[in-house]
Amino acid sequence: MVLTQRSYVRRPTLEDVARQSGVSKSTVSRVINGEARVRTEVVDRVRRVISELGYVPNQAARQLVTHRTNAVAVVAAQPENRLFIDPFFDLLLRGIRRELALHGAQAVLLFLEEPDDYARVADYLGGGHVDGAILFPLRPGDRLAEIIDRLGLPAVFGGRPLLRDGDPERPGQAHVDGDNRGGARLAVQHLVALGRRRIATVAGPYDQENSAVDRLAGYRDVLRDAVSPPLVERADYTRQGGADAMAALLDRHPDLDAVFVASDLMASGALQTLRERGRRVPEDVAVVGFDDLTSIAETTDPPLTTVHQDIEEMGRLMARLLLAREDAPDGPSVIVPTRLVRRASA
Amino acid sequence: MVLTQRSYVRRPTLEDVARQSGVSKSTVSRVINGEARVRTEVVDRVRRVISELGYVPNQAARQLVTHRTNAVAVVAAQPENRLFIDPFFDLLLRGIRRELALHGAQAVLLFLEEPDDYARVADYLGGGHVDGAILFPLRPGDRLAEIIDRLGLPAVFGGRPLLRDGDPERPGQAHVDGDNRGGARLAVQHLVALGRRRIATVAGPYDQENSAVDRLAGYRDVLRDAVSPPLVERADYTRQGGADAMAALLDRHPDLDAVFVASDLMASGALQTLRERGRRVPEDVAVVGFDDLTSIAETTDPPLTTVHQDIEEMGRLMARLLLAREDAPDGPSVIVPTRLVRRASA
DNA sequence: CTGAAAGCGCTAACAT
DNA sequence: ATGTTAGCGCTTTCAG
Repeated sequence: MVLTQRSYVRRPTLEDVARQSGVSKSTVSRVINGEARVRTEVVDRVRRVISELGYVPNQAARQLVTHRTNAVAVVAAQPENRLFIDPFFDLLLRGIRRELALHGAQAVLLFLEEPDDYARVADYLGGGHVDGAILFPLRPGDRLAEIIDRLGLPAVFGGRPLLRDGDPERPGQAHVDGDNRGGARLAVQHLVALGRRRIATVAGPYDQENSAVDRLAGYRDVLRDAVSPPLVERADYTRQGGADAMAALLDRHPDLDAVFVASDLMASGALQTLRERGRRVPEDVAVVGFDDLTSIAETTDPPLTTVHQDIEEMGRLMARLLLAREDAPDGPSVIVPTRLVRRASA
Repeated sequence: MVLTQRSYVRRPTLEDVARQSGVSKSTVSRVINGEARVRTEVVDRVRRVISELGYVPNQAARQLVTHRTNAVAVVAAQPENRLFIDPFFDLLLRGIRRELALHGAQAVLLFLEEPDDYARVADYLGGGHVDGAILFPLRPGDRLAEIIDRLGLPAVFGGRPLLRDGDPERPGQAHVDGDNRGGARLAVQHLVALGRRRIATVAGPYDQENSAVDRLAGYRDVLRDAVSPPLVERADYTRQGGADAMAALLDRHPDLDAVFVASDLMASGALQTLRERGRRVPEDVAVVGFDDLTSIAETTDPPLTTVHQDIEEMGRLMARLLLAREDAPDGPSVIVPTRLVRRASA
């Protein structure tokens, strides 16, 4: 027992309401569920009794028969607090919540932090507390994914998934992601359009993160039939990593005139390096970032031209996918488009 | 209906397990709930069948009879994303989750963002989905507080509550807060011990926030029987506010030799003003902050001496209070102690 | 348009 | 140590 027994107080039930209003339980049930075939007069009477008694339907009972809860779990694996620092998660969650709210569903957020949490969360999801789950960020192939499979719980995976060699493809499971590849293409095409000819990239950890792989691929897509051989330096999505990678690029290719940096955080580091090396931005080197984290992109010197993702829309989409309100274009996975936001750095 | 019907798949029930293992439902129930009086042999057999069938107990059914869910709601009113920017909430939530996990309870986080959310969250809480709720930050007197009262749902209020004139006192409801007054005393006593004689304070918005009231009271406590008349300037807990208030103080009291700033964020602004005015810290003016947000306090120049609150412990305490595992010293409310963290600014 | 009755899956006396 | 029996509070046929 978790909470002490004294915590339970008897609440009015459907039956109480029925007795008070002189109708049957069925009728009260109909009123509550807004069914048509009840006389207005009766509806009013029942409604009055409900509010007098302060009656609230017992969801457990309802759930037992309907198999529905009107609640959706959002499961967040939370490595090193990053979720709360990065506005990404905040925006995503907001989109999810708003879309679910539109459909009368309550989003409940669960955290996965320590190993023990897995079992408890699995029990929670398996226990029928929710109608479905949105998991973020979780690798397909995750232990929880198996559990969800076995339970037949509707689920959508989203965020920035990590994929490694040997991870099984699971085409059955819905998935939402930003258009990392297309966004990178936008960025590099912009640099090309600016007339830049020696376009380098500071890539993300493409041995670890899918998004980094895709952004690098987008860079290559554009340079393939173009102007400049690929000049790639890998970093780890941190500011310092971006600064170091920029230094390495300048050492190896002193003549570069543009750089696509695969995240705004890394780009802020890269800008610092460029400044230290006396390169003017954008005159000598044009810089484009990725993410459009305004807290970074608007405050760098110069402000950062970068690729924007509509993160809230991604959240909404995840919710809509789960609610099966939307037929995904091809299969259950959806890619959310990006757009370029021009500021001063390119 | 929120999720489409196809989402439901029949899962094995207690009865299925009982039939398969050739015992009664009661026995299976006993095995699941770890009761003693079952033969080891039978326990093993039942366990095997359970895992073969992939049986997971239906919580709704269980809940309907036990009136317990093993879940606790954490309700967060989220004005302007501040929850996700401020590490305060992150730490608090971590404490809550960990303590609940210790007792096998699952924390589920709900957000209160838009007016519509109230009704849905109230339904959720009233629907028996959870055994109790931790609400943060919420004024006693809040609409949701009433609902919780009426439902008899065990609840703990926490965080930095806002209290205004006319808000009812509600002694029945548990409450956790940091020791704002005691912490402020520590800060000012430290400045006194350093030999400072003209000690000013940049107070928080004490017309709006309880914490600001208490921190100012702590400052006055120490100066009452001491060295320096109170020199008070009010600001709004922002960085700019702190900078402006510091400027005002310097104008009015050019001879001040120390200042207690009621939040680290304001203190970072105050330090900037002092630098601009050519005052050395701590030689000319000693500065103490409040909160110990390390992302600020460790990176200011000089690093900030400040009052630390054990926020995770506050979270744990809120959970423990809810679980009634702890007898609160006096009444259901608890004040968590603070301590001074010395860095270079005082 | 309304009521009666069955049953969702589980636990908790009460027997045995 | 195990089985039997009632419900928990609700929705949902099925009658009327």
